[in-house]
Amino acid sequence: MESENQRTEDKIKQAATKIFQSKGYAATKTRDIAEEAGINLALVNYYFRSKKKLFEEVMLESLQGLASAVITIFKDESTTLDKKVTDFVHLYIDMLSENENLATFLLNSVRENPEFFIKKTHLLSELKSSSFIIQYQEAVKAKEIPPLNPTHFILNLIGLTVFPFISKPMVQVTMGTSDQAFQDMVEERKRLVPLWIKSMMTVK
Amino acid sequence: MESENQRTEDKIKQAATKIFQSKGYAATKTRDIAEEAGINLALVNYYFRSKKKLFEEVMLESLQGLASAVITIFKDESTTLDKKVTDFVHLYIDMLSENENLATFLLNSVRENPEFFIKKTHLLSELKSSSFIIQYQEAVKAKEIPPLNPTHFILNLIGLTVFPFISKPMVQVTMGTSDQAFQDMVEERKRLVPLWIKSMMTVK
DNA sequence: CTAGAATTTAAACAGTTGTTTAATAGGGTG
DNA sequence: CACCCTATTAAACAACTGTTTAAATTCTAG
Repeated sequence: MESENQRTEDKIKQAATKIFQSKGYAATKTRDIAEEAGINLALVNYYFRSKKKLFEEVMLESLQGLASAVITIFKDESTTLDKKVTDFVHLYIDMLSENENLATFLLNSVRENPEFFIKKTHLLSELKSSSFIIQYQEAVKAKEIPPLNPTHFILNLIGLTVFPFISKPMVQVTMGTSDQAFQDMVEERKRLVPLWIKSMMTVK
Repeated sequence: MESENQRTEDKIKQAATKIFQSKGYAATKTRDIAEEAGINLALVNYYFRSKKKLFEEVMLESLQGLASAVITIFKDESTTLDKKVTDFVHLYIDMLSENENLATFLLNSVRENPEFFIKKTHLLSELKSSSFIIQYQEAVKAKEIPPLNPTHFILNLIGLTVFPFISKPMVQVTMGTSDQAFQDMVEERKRLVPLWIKSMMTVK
């Protein structure tokens, strides 16, 4: 039976995604996944062979979601560098607001399995030849922005956008910020981060 | 026996710190700690009662190291706001360069045990009354900087400083950066982050 | 309708893990 | 030396965990 089959497999992957993202690989038990999915324990191995393979599928799909979005934006040859920055900030803040553990999950997953990601992702080559990098290099050449290592620029853009989500628990513990106040704050950053990035580009 | 006793207890805590910081709580086995410390497995429970209690001690000491440093800098009434920013950036880049898992470990620990940190730390009250916050508020009042939620300012300062370390594995996977190139890059940020922060303060 | 394949289930298995136990060794004190 | 308290050890324990098995159920095709 096709759709029932797919339904079970999907239920498992959905449950696994939720639990892996919130607790990480080691703290997640196959029995937790089975219970969350509402299926028999053995079906996890029936459909995905092992906990590790299931985790790798979840990792890759989670990365795909964020990476394909950024690649689309960065490759677009019809937009300016400024527009790409604004698009990136808006998209990432929206995506991370809907799934607050996603950034932390991916950073931890890469840290724990760097070799796996090196094999499975071609982000490097995708980005190096992207319109984004070319426009950045041209702006440097035209002396519109200082000749810094572009890694700084990318780290600043991603860091200013993503770091609030990674540090949300720390912010809430140390500053007593409510969920609503946090969300208001990151929404405000949709406007601010592009302005900040622009003003930072005057520094050499 | 005093010093031998202390030596064993310290060996365990050192080993536990190393392993907890690199692999996290769930992935760390008490047997790993015992082996790394070169002591009998039972001594872990003899000195620290449980894996969880040992972890909590390691967490608190790790946090203490970073937090006490920042509190000292932020409370200093003899320094300007600019100087506090520079001091913070230099100190954190130095500390995180020496222990690259520290930031990730603490952020994950707080995420997994927010209640524990709420009970155990008084960072909030320490910071709210600090010279740092007062100087920031006075600069806002004097219209030297725009009247933004100070959380933005703190997130930007910490984010620009700490995010490279959190994302180091991701950077190395996607951009193929070597350890040396990474270290050169963060060293360069000691100079750049304070400049960037200053230029961002002109944005309203 | 029925045989065969796919799916689901309860149970078991083997290895791991945190913790405890009971015995032993060691070292300072009276 | 004899005593006692502390430290250390090997072994065991019970619970947990990922995975497999074999039987039962459900579905599909002929």
